[in-house]
Amino acid sequence: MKNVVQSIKVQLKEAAVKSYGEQLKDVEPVVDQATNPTFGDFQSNLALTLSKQLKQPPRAIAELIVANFKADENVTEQPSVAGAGFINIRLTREFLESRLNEIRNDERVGIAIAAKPKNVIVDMSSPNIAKEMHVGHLRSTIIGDSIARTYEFLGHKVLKLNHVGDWGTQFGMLIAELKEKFPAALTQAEALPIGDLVTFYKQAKKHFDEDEQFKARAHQEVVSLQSGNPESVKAWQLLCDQSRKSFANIYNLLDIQNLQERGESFYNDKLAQTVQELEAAGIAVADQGAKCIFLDGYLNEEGKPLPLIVQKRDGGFNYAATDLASIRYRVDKDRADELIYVVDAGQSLHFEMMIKAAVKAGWLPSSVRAKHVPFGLVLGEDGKKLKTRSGETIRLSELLEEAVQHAREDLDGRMSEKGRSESEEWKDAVSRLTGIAAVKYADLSLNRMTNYVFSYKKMLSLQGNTAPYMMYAYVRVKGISREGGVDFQKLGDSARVTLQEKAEFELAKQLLKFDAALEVVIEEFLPNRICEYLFELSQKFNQFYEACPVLNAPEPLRTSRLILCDLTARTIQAGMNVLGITLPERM
RNA sequence: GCGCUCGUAGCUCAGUGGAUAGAGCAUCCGCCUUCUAAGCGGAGGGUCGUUGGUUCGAAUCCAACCGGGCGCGCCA
Repeated sequence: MKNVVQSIKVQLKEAAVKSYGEQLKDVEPVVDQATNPTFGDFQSNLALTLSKQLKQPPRAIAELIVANFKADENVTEQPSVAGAGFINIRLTREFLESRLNEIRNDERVGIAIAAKPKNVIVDMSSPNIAKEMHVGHLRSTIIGDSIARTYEFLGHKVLKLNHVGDWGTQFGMLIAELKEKFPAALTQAEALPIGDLVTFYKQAKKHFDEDEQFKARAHQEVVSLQSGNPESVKAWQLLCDQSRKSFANIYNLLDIQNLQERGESFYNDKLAQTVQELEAAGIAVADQGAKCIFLDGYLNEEGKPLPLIVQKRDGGFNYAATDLASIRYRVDKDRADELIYVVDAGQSLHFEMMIKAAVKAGWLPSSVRAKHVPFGLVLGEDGKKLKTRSGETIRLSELLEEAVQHAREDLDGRMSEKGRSESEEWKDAVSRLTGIAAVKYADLSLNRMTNYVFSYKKMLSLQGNTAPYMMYAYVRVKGISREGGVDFQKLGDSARVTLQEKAEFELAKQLLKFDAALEVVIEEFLPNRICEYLFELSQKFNQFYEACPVLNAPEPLRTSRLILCDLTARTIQAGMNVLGITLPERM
């Protein structure tokens, strides 16, 4: 429908110029979805915006523009003027029908592939080695994956990077603890006898906080690791491998594919040079022993300039250095056109400064779009932030299992209610899909900026605007094809959509709005707009389903409705796929 | 103190310059001999935090204030 809006804009502009001459040759008419379907399909406020400039009442302007509007009669009807001077435009039935007939055999349900594919990097998930992944990582993973999938669907080339916390001072502590408690692991390799890395982390931390000698050994280990001592490196690798296994388990459950690990350690050998160059260019300066970048307008609590520290007083590099090195690498080596960081909103200031610093250093050309995509906090039922270290962390694997369990109970309940019976295998598969989908959808359907109140009850609810609602609309279509023995791919070349009932028109129009919903995701990074779109589509389908019998309809209406069903199912599938959600054929 | 962010129906939230502010949940009423009722139809429910300003027009933009959250030099 993007093209339609575009051509209406052009037509409006031509009509405006014809009405008022060359003074309007630069107007950019705004055309929006009609706010109320009774007005039509699109509306323009062009006349209202021109009122001042032309010194005429908006209604008069609107009427003249409409009189000079040359409608493409295959697409829109002649516009009308309403209210204060709105120009209302209605699509013709012929257009809707022909557009649907055009896309009905299109695997991409009418969504064009980007003319100029971009290299897009999505920085997402980023858990820390030896720590439990928490709900914040879940958000980053789900939102990042959805953004990545949307870009991919639109034909862009996406590199999903997992910037895992696999480097830094905490490793000294961990390695020292490992050497002390499990020295055998260093020589015999293979299995590391720590089942639970998180408990191990806590022990090490406790040891570190309470034992001064241990603390000293831990610091020694950091130096040793960073200088490449083989034994320390080996210990580090053991820890990382152990962690990767638990991450992989989560990613597997969540169906996260092609997430490439490129952790902080990857940039280790690039940090010194990065800082040197910043210093040489006069961008980083020494301050209180540390090397800092000062940017205009950033002040600390005392009102003094706030630095972005790239090298600590003790000579160690911190994450600003790593992030700057990573920008360079992504721009120069990966040839990225877009850098997207899906990281919680608490780091907004860091990303703001970091991106500005990169621009200042000339490492981020204006042709590259670098965006922090922040999201709100995950709160407990008490409304307070769920923290990683203090208090009990909710294990993601348990969370996901619980979601699946809940979906299973719901399914069993419906089975016995309806007297249905299905194999264990089938019930397992469906409840797994449903449970995971419910968790993902609960997260994606919210505007990412709002704080997320973590609640099993809400997250796992299968009522309302949830993944199962979309699944249900989808399986209803599949049910029709099963029941009627219909193969949607074999409806024949002469099969045509013809629209009659109101519900059919509503559904048809909604089907054609998919492109606009996808567009928002890559412009504003708001996957919830896809959810909103899919929810409306499913609602309109359910209304159609109630109002319009399909299998018992006379031909050619039957075939026409079958096409609408098929297009709906495939659009829901494409949309859910972009959200990272897989659909069952029956439920 | 400064910065960012949020404040919309009982609850959870959409909506960021347009016409009468929308969903879901919850509450109440109706619809299964017809393609899966995880559905559909209907009802009630709002000073869009407050006050000013800009505009033909503001939930939306600006300012001030109130309230919640987060961040603000050597963790990441």
